Amino acid sequence: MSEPTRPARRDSVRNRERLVTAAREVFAEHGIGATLDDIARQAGLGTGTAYRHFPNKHAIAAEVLREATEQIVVDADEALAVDDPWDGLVQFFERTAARQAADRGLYETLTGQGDYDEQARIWPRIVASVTELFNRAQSAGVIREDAAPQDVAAIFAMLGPAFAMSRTIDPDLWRRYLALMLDGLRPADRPPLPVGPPPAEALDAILRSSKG
Amino acid sequence: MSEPTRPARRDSVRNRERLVTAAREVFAEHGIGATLDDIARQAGLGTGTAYRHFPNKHAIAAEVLREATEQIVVDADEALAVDDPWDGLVQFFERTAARQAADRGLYETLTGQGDYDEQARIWPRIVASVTELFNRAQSAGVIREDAAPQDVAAIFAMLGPAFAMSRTIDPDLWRRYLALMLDGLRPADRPPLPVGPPPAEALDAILRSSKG
DNA sequence: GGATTAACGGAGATTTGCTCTCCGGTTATC
DNA sequence: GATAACCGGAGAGCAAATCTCCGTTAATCC
Repeated sequence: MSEPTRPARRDSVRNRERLVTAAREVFAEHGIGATLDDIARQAGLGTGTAYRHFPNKHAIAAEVLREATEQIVVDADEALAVDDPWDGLVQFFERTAARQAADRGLYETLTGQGDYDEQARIWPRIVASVTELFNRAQSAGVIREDAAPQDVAAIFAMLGPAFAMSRTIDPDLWRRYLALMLDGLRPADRPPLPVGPPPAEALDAILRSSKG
Repeated sequence: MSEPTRPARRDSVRNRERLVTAAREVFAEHGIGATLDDIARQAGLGTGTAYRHFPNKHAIAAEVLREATEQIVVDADEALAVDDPWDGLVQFFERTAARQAADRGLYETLTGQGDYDEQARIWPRIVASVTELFNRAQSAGVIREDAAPQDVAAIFAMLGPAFAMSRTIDPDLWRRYLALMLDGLRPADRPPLPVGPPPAEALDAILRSSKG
């Protein structure tokens, strides 16, 4: 186990890095449906090389997506550090949405398409922070009474089509529809929402179901 | 061409009807990705039979989806017949959304997944009616000034994930999120939306892009 | 009720697209 | 310059869907 192993060749190390970089780009642009061959081509390498560095597509995807998912936790905690409850919530929505708009693979992972359960490990932390962020805003009276933390997940799921539109029409278009939904989330003199929120236990189902 | 052709056999006629019925059910439940084999099985018939009645999957899908799409035109015109501009718009949203919540194939078709251009023929009529419906409401001051008719299409696209959630959690859940977005559409003392609407010519792109 | 003929059923040929392997050729390292 | 690790990419192996073929079944007509 502790054999005096010769250091990796320099081209090997360099190629591994190229592959990870290429994977980031390819998953961001084409989603997790992208092929390892696509990644190899983007990296300027052969498929064989890709498979020597990673046992399969899942492995490289997991590596890239873990990085991206962990950023969401950071976003949530930074949002909690903002004093104004509304501003904090909005900041979380905008940063996290911006990441997903720029990274199709991240959206697909967060909405449970492709079973990369790196995300399952991180999930509870995101849920905890977002719930706190939401409850703080609702207690402060800047969110309508009949909204629930689960609605945050639903809003992200619904932003998916907006991200897709943004890709083909205007990179910032999703901001328009996020703003629209946030306006709907604020208190107003309107009838209550016609259906109760999904049960909190259904959080996973909320996201996972959005694939179809 | 005008040969005295013998009338079709009764089982043949009956089977064709069974296939169309089965196709409606299967596309509604599984979307347009469903297989002709799936449809044949649902109809209790063999694949060969399905392919004798329809040259390919596209043909039977087109027939079923045309019916469903034409209903949207009816919805729009009925909504225009409602006196109150806001109520009319809401009625259109609710009826059309209800159809899509119950029919996954219809949502996919309207959002331009799968190239069933039966819909392309009907499209202009839907656009014309919905634009009128929208403008009427906006002129009446019941919709915020900075909204645009194109936003209707975007809202329908964004309901897609809500329909998916409804399928697995609560069949009426989409009504909650439609209500949320409609509340966001009403006039309120809020900053204007941060990004302009997509150009009217991009209407197709708005919907078609939502597939990914 | 038997002959005729169209329709049925479903196994499987074909196509398509992705995953992953194999091995001759190349190159970093010593 | 020798050696061992690495590279490239053709193609083998799968999986899933589309569509065909033809032996079997049954509706229709007399």
